[in-house]
Amino acid sequence: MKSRFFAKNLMAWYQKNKRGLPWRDTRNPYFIWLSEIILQQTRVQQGLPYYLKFTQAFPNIQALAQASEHEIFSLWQGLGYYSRARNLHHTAKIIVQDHHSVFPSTYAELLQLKGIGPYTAAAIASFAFKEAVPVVDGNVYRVLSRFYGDETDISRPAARAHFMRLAQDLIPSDQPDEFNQAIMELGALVCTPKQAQCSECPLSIACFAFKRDTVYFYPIKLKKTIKQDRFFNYIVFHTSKHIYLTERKEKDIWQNLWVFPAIESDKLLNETSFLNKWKHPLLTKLDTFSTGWKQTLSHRQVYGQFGLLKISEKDKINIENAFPGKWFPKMGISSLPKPVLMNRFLKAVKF
DNA sequence: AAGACGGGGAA
DNA sequence: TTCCCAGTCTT
Repeated sequence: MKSRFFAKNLMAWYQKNKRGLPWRDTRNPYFIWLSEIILQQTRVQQGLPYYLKFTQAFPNIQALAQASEHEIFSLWQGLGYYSRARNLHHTAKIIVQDHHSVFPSTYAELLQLKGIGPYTAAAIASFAFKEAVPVVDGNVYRVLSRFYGDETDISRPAARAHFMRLAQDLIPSDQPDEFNQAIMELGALVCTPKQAQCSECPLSIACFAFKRDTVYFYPIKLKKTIKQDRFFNYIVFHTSKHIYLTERKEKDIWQNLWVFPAIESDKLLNETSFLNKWKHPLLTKLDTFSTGWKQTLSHRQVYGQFGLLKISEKDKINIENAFPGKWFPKMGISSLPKPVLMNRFLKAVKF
């Protein structure tokens, strides 16, 4: 039977080739949850240091629930998808308050929690509680679409349910945790997006795509996301000791992160049009106009331009009255959660 | 069903 | 450059 071959060969390969990762040494649902949230749309190598920081700072769910939002965002700084940090905190508090600090233990219950979708619910349910529910992530799309020659378009939301059914037929009920770990590990190490290592693959002799030499063709993904440009015109007010930052509150990119006061424009501006755009009596000239800062995101091309202006101590109050924000000691802003674009600029600029 | 949401590594 | 990563939420 095909499912027997698949699970048997896959798991034997996994036992020999798995990486040693800290969240695999535990069945504590809190640690597993933490790792899964951190690893959403994030490579293991990038997420690992964050996992270590978080488990050290918050060794249990009570500690995480009691932490301040600011504390959590500071540690999350640089990882991206910041709503994950917000949901993490929210869900920690829910579990402590409404579930007596006991982690929900079934797929269905886990799915109710903020920040836990079908993938993460399946991961926690299987890894921590051995529930036989398959994980479906980018790795699983790849492995199964190649193995079966399945041309389902993975850019469609319905694809997830389809691959979940396929995996449900393969997952052994006695070792769902090992199976789920193994299929993702195979996707990460062997059945990779490009240049798959089919010679190392324990499934290749039965793999539809391998046998036809069409591995490159899978998975099918039709929708292409177009990148839109965004132009941020930042004004950097600073004194000898302080710098002026504001928190982004709007429901948009970088929510709850700290930035310089900004005006957005629909195109790149030169210094004159920059000042014109701001059109503010306190802004008639700049000390420096710093251009050419660019950050590429999956769905956005972000351009940053920075106008620097030194302010005297007595004028600080005027800035506070005219622009939303707060003064911070220049030395004290490293722990403040900021977009990577800000941090790169701050690292390079000489005040 | 489609779009929004970050940042980094690999090719 | 482009692709995509242990995806989820909102509209």
